[in-house]
Amino acid sequence: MSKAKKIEEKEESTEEKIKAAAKKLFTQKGFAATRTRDIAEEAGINLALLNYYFRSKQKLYDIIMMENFRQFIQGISVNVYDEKTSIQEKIEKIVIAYIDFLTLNPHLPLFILNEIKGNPSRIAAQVNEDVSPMRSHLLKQLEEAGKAGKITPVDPFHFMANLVGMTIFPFVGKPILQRVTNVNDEQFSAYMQERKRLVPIWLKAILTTPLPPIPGPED
Amino acid sequence: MSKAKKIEEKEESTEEKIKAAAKKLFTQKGFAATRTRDIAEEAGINLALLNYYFRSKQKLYDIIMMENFRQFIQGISVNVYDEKTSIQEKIEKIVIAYIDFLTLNPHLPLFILNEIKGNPSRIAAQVNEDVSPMRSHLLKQLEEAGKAGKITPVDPFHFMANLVGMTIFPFVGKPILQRVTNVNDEQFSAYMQERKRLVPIWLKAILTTPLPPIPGPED
DNA sequence: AATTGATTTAATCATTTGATTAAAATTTTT
DNA sequence: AAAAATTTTAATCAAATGATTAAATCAATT
Repeated sequence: MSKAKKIEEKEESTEEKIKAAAKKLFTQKGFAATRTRDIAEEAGINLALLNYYFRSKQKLYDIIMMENFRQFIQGISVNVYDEKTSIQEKIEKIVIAYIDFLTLNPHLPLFILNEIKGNPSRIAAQVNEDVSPMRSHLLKQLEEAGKAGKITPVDPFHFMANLVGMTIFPFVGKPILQRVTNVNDEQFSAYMQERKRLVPIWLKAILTTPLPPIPGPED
Repeated sequence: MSKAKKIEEKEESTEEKIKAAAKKLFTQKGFAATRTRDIAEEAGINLALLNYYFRSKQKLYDIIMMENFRQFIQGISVNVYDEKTSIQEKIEKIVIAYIDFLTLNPHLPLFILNEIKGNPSRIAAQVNEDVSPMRSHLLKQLEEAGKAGKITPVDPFHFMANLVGMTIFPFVGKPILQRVTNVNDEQFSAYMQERKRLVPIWLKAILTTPLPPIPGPED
């Protein structure tokens, strides 16, 4: 029966069980607040096994962290370089990709933000490797459209801040947002689905709204 | 000399020194990653003093947390109830208040978000005590303006998500945003100052852009 | 100056926690 | 089936850490 079980149930390897448990706990509670014993228990294995497979808590964390980060950044890097799509199409794809991804991994963004704050240099290499948005096709398009008078010229900083702020922030601020707007989990998900359609519309509105001149010093 | 020093230099009390050190470290590194010994060292006092004044790490943390949270939420609660100002004025005031406040306390939002995730129930009471935005004057105004056809009707959830996302998120995502847009600290601050003017304009654009009808199931 | 109360320190405790070790159990290979 | 390699466990170690204690110092009051 044990052999049959091995073959039929196709139980995931111990290493994978540990990684899954570690991902869950690290992502939820952060490095310092996660105990190796908790990971072991969550994975249904002995504490020593964790160190047998991964040498140390830190090494295990590093692995999880990098996998998380890669996944997170891929959402943007795939679309931002595509030379065949229009500005509007790119925005739509990015927003949809992020909302879908974060609906499945709601704890990720806060985890990433914490990790980056605690260790900016380690992330640096990874970002530069995966995406250099400043040289992306999307930003070139925006610059050209701005010069051609087709949209209101925008600084890349503001554009990114708006795109990411409207798309990712609701997941980061979910608990506050829910309480403040009196919305339950189900409703929250529904709203986020709506935002797939709305955020691109709003970003377009922003890009086509003329900016009033800055008021001068005279009254 | 010791008496003169006491009077002239007006050295802050030990209790205040501990609280200041605790606020700095807790806000920067979170509860679990902060050692009571580090707080003591940062405050220039002995470890035992910390427990003498505050009984325990947890008690000290609770105090800091609540003070932080109150400060954070005040930025919105003051303006959101004002019955004399227009929608546009309220938005402008809220955005300016938050950007000014977070420029001085850049670590706060991430700290708050972490704390809320880790302990939603404790925050609940505080939120309900300080603000119930759902009954705020601002949302009433938005609802009325929507019915009167003066703006595109918006759901409070989306409005809050956009306002907060565009205003607070840049501070939370500062490290990522800076790296991705290749912006240094000084430039970042300048951009955030710009956003005091821009975000209200953009929010207005969002509120006045008609939403295209949802495409039906037919092709 | 002496007494009293508040503040501060050094030393120590007890628990938690990451990590290791040696042995047992299991699986794979011969 | 025996031997070898791999995987798993129980027990234990050492360091870190939150907390306590008893004594020393300082400040205020008499």
